[in-house]
Amino acid sequence: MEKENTYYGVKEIARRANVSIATVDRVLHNRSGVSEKTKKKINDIIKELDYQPNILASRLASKKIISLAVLLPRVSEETDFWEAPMKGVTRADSEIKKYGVQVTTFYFDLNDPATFNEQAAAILNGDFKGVLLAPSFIEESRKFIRSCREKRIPFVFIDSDLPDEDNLCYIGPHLFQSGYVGAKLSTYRLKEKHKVAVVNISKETDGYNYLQIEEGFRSYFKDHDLPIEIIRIDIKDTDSLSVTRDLTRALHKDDDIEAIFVTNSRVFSVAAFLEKSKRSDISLIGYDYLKENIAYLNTEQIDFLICHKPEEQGYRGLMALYQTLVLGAPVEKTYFMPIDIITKENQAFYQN
Amino acid sequence: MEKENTYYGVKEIARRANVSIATVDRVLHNRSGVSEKTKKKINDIIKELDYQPNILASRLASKKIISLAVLLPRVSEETDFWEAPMKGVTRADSEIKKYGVQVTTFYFDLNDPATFNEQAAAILNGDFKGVLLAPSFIEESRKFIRSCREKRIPFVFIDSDLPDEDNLCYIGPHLFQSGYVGAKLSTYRLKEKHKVAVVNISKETDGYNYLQIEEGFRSYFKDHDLPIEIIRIDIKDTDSLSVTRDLTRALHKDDDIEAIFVTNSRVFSVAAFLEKSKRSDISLIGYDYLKENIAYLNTEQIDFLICHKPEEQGYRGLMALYQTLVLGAPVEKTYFMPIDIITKENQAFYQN
DNA sequence: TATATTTACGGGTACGTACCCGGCATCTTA
DNA sequence: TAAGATGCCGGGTACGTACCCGTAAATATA
Repeated sequence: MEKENTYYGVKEIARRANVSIATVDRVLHNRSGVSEKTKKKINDIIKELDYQPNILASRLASKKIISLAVLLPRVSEETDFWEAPMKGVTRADSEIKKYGVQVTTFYFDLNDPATFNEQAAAILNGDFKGVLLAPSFIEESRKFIRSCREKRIPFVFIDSDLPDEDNLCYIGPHLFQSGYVGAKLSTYRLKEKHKVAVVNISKETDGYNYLQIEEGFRSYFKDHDLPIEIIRIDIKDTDSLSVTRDLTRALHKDDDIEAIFVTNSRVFSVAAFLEKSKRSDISLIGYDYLKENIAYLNTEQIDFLICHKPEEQGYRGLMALYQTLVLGAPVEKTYFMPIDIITKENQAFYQN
Repeated sequence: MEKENTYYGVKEIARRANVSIATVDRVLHNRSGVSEKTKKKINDIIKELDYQPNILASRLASKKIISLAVLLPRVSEETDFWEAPMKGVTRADSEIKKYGVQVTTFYFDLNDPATFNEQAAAILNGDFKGVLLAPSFIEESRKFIRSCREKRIPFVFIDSDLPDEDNLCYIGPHLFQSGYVGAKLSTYRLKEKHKVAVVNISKETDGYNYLQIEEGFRSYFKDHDLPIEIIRIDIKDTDSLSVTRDLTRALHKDDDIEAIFVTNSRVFSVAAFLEKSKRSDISLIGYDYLKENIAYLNTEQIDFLICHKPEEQGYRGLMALYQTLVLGAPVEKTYFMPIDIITKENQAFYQN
């Protein structure tokens, strides 16, 4: 059993062009030292044979290593959501490590924009050939990627987008549509059709992503002519006490809220509050496959979770950099993640 | 920038064992010609260094090719469901082709068990090192895999399982739980809580998979003490006329059916029937991300689709064979696919 | 015209593994 | 005891590409 010899390599190209392998190699990597005439001749043969380099041999022979930086929120006691993207990053790393890629991870604190700036500066100081980041802080991220662009370092966004920036690509949810799905799920147990609340628990309550999600959420009710009042609740401090305080006040003001849609993974803190308040009449929808959230899904305090495959985002994000920088292959400008619906019944088989 | 030298190769092993590279190689491929003593010494060093062979170099140096067979239903006019697993197979093929793997696909007709037997025989005649198949016909598959076992050819099931057989692995849904989710979704628009129908449109109406799904479906109602009558409707002939005839009869007999759960991808033919009969009062749940099904999802004739990532099944199935046969790495015995819920709202972003 | 510099290219080795071939002991057998 | 058989092992080349180094010819400079 012999391997088919359908592939032509540099050797065949060299033979046909009456030059040495080294010269063909120079043309392939457009290094200097080849006359225009031979260069053209070789390029023609390359095209004619539809030459595909053998990546195995190429990476084997090359000694170059490529350094990539990853800039993500640190896993905190408050939420371990970012564990998942990191898992994806690690998986990608171990796959491409043998191809000469080295990944360094930098963490920032979601409650402290200054840490983002610090880490971003560290990345700019290092000699990195590409960056993967979650642009959680809008302004800080804008500043950072401006520097990247100046240094010609390609960058990839995951989880949330920053519009109008010439990033390499965005890998994450279609935020508007995600809110739209959240709205539909919110109507699942709606009876009197009075009020629903959309809750944002985050330092950055007027960021681009949040606005997009809320817009999608509202659009669903508009599109279906549902005369429902939507209460917006912003909770700037993410600790459990603040959540309890703000929610108590909000539910006191509007006691006929029938459904709550939390725009991020902190839905478990709302679930905890509702449980303590013995409010099982309010349906609760939120985001992300976290241990805490799944627990409340199982006790039916949470009705649905929406999830955007965070692990795959990390994996694909790093792979996108690998593809452009190592393989020189083009990547899609935006890659929308599926909008997965998790219930008590199907959660056991969900792939984060 | 130099590649880190964290990896030890055969050279280092040879050096430490005071033998040549060739001898290490003999041990690695447990070929003959090495004394027990040196063999043990080398194996100890291999373990100590946690030696991982460089697949790049290995496949580059090897001239062997490995042939794999794929046995799947042909895409028919009736349903193009099997396009998706084939896409996954093709994707895996193109990824591993360069590692010296050759894939040959055999198709059978879902309406004719004889074609399965023919193709199975053809595979047994060829010199294949592994088989990926969908055991759609229970008895025929049993016979086929018995021969595979005798010839020591590993086989992988996708889409549906055959219990109690020592296959390499099963990649597909947890059928019982899938039916359970289907039941929950069936209650979405239930009002009077009278009757629901579970419809099986297939030549093989008493196969293992169908029974598992129905059991899961019934269990949901039992677990939640819902006093609902479940009507079972078997439709042996899959053409549109037969479906119409059988459904007309069934709905005439039980005119208070509120929800229909179709146990496979042929839910679109039920949707077509309901549309013609102007029965938008019946909620309809079925399987798989097909063009026809999505169309009815968009017109809201179908409420929910359940999907088990058919493309990934094909991809992973082939990769499982690749892993065992080429890389010699172990694979999970069963790999349950997620039970994805598709609605009109999230369908645009579904990854089959 | 003689010398220095640049241009254009080929030879050859390395990457880590697979595997052929040949050689040196040790062991059989007559 | 000599001839062959066998067990055990090392040398060396190949896989397809990357890239260093050397060199002859072409061109520039004196």
